[in-house]
Amino acid sequence: MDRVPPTLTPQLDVDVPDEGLSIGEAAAAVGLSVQTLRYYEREGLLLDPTSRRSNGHRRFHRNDLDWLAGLVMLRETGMPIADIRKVAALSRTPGTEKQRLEAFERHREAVVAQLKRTQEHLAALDTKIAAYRAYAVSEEETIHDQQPPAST
Amino acid sequence: MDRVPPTLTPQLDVDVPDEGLSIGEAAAAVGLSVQTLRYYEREGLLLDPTSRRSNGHRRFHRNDLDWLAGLVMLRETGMPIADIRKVAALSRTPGTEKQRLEAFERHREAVVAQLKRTQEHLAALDTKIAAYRAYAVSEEETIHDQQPPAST
DNA sequence: GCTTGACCTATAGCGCGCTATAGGTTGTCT
DNA sequence: AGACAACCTATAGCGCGCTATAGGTCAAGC
Repeated sequence: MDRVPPTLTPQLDVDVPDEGLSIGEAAAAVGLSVQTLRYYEREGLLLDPTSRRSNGHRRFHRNDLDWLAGLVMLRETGMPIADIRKVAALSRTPGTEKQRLEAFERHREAVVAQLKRTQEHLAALDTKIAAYRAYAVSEEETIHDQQPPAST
Repeated sequence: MDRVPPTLTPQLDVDVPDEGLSIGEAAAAVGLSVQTLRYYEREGLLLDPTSRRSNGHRRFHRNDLDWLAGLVMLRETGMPIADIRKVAALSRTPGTEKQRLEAFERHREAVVAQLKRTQEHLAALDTKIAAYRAYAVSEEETIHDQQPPAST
């Protein structure tokens, strides 16, 4: 009844004032450390050189934050820095939309495979846990007619 | 109709002859390199010292393979070597079943959280892909009434 | 006026998980 | 007999992704 329509882009609900966020605020918003954020910039993972205030301090605006959220998504799904650098380079170059799409599609396949693998592993883990729980119960009841689970 | 009942323990369908497998065969069976397998042994991740033939070559038996499968599962779901070492130590010590169970349960929670995070990331990735696809279509039709997706 | 804290650059260091190399033995095949 | 492949030990090295350190600027608050 009070279902909310699926959000279509935000993926980051932090409001960014017009003057932008400091690096500390931006880092906190996307879940990175300040040094990692600077490191990412040095590595060429940001879309364009971060804008600066007169004192040289970085300012992160809405679009920076959106890009960062995507960057974090790619990293946390296992895309290496080097690959993200390529994606960033493409994203700076007009007319490369198709290549970007292909890069994302390839990565998607990797993520799906990884998900599947992890789900299988989770099932195996659950089996193991179930065996130990069964043993724990038999112990409690001092039944002792059960061997401890095979240590596998 | 020809559904197979869910397998309850195997997780590794390779038949192990009585005389066991060589390290090369064992590594192939669980998807590790020979050196990684030796490395794991050195790091104390194996249940007990691998048995040897008269010539000093390692032999891996069924129970070794089962343990290895579990080890690979733990590694691939992100458990650090150091933690696996602790689990191995517990598994060598009788009466530690409860602690093992707790370790597995804790790890399970981590895996579930990780799965959830990855699924959210996948959704974000799909949104991005959808945007690029929509753009690709509009391009094809030479409609050109659409901006390329925001590079986020 | 002085301290504090957040920012800045540049560069060095590190933890993790392998991976590679050197040097050797053993067993099998031609 | 010689070559090869697979194994062995011991140890060094490396790629990745940060993380820490040194030394400095600047603005705000006491």
